[in-house]
Amino acid sequence: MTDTQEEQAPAGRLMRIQEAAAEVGLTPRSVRYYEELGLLRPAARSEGDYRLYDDTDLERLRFIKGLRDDAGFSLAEIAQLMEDDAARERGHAAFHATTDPSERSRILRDRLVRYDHQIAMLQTKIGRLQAMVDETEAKRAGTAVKIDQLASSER
Amino acid sequence: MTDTQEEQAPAGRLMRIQEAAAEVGLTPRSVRYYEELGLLRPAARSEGDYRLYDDTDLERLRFIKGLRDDAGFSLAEIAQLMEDDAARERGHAAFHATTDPSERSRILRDRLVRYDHQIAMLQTKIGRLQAMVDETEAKRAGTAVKIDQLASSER
DNA sequence: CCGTACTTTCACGTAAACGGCAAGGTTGCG
DNA sequence: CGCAACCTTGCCGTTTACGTGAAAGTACGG
Repeated sequence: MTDTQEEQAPAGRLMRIQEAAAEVGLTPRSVRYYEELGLLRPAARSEGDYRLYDDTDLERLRFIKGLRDDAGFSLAEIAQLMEDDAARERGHAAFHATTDPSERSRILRDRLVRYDHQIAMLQTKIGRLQAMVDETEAKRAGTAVKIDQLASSER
Repeated sequence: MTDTQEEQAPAGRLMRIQEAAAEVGLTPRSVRYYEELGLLRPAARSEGDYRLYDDTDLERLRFIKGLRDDAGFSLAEIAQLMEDDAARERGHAAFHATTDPSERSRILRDRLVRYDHQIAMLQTKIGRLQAMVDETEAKRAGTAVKIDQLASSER
């Protein structure tokens, strides 16, 4: 074990926008739009200026799509969560730029904080949804009681 | 106990659109728009055709707002969930229109099914969010491990 | 090296979800 | 009954999140 193995996914292979978009269930247009909003930057550009995406880009796109579709966050809100993550990218480079352990430690701890922040936002959302479920279950229970009352008055 | 007490909230008092909207944290414009989309119909209209809302309308508006803000459903999706609920309104009238217990029972059972449907949709959403939390926690854990590795190589 | 498929940027178009204004009617306190 | 405050129905404007070309460049199998 010579390295703490940052970069365990060494980019894999690079793909162009259509393939990348299809892979995560988006359109090329959306992917470009997300880039325009600063949600992600493709890993590289080809000689002829084609956008090239790697595995971590796909992961990121999937996460964005999840936040949009599942969590219902606006792209602006996602940008907030990702601004954090953009710092992570810079942190990634910074991690390799230094060999100072205390510096590396600081970078990793920052990353932890950002993950915690994302988790907290998601759980807040889950909490509100759970409250709605509880509320609906309460109404359901009320209706169930009425059915019972009806059944017993029936008898 | 002479009645199974449907209508435990006997409309309370009626309010006009501004008060009603403010009560649930919406604008009058939004409330009218929701009506236009068929999400709700005010309990009554005044002599001069003013919209008048009662307590159940407020409850409904709050639920709609929750689905929109918390769950992130589109108004079209909410309309789907509420089409169910529109039938509930009709069922409410039908409940009072009949005294046939089997008929009343059927109406109440339908209502139960609709609540179950709403609960299921919310829980599906919760499940997806939880998956994202799990995923993020996994990444968090990976970072935590790196921090430990760094700390031990430090020593 | 040629054609076809993919890509680039730029720009205009669109559906959803309202905001805001106009022109006129309604409420209700004084 | 007078008038300020609220309401009504249009109707056009705006933001978000893309769709849809247009014009031009790039990639690459035959």
